[in-house]
Amino acid sequence: MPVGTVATVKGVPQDILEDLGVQILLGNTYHLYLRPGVDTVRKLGGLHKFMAWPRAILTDSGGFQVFSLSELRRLTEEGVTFRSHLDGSSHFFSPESAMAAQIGLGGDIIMAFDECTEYPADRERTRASMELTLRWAGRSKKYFEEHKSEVPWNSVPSPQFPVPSQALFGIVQGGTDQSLRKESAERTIEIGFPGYAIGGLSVGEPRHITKEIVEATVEHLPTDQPRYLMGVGTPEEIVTFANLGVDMMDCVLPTRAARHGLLFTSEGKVSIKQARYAADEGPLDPNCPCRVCSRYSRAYLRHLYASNEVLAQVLNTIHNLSFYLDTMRAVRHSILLGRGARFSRPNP
RNA sequence: GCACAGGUGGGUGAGUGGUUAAAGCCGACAGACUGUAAAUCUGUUCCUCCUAGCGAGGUACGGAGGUUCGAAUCCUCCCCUGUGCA
Repeated sequence: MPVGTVATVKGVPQDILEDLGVQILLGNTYHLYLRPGVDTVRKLGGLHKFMAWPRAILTDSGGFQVFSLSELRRLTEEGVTFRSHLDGSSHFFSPESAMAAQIGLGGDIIMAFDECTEYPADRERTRASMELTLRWAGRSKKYFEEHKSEVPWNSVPSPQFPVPSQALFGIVQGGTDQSLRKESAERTIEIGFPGYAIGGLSVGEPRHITKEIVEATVEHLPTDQPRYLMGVGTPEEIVTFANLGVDMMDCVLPTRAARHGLLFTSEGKVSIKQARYAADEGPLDPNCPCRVCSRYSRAYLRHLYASNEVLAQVLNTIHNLSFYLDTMRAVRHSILLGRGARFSRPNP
């Protein structure tokens, strides 16, 4: 799932995202609440219509901002007070208000309001954070069940989601403690959601721990419901996690890295800003069928980057997303063939 | 020809007697980026040597000389650039 925090996947128009085969996008409640505002989006017919995106949307609850904006927030049992990173103004988020905002935005999948536990955190702190997330999960579900019919849905239904089909996913926390992960998973399942996310990872922990915790968490989640690993990963990692049983992932890495000149290819990472590509006539990735690789040279992409041209960001992002989406298509194909998740891709 | 202003490292531009191999910015080079406060951030950027260090030596602020314990900074002459006046 490409990340489109403020109702845009930075640098790439929606029609191209459709061409790339993107099925679902992420949006962020916190950012859209601040600007343009939930009411504005609601009045304009919801997020799908507002951003002209007919396919699925998942909105994150703002739970990650509890972590990433830690210097700008104050946390209590009731909720979190943020100081806006835009203008410093103060805003209160609770499970209830985060649900109200997400229902107002009108995404297809919305997320429970959680506390993304920081790394490192000791067991006591991790448990307290997990318990808070569990209480907030209960409150999120309660509010959602009572108010989901208020969805102001008048946007274009998608083939995958033909009717207003908002689903609230729970989020498992528990830091890097396997027993807490197990407990968090079981108690989140007890509350009951149509899908479950693994949160609190990719927050600075060593990557082998990420994998261990995913492994230790996934096994406690229902196999007949979506399992969503939040915030990962590299192309290699998403294959690994798919193999562990993860169904959905999102990550800013392909888009952010692209804007910073780091491109993922079948031959590994390419830092297109490097001088070695200045006269390189070849395609970025000779095995990639995307519109960037089939049209432009490495030398041109490097030139665009060095010249600080916006087209560099656009093309780089298109390629990285294309590479990620191809990777996941290959994984799905491989799974359908009964071979498990594989990184190998069909010949172009 | 005269009068002002000025010549600093790849560029621009601070610095006007001593922690100055010389700020900052740009450029160049390298690295980071994982539920987006990110078109961002970090490091390196005269040469040589080593025990690789807030190490040793060398060279450097248009040129040549001078003053001084010490000069990019002060003095003399010369060269060059810009502006104005002839």
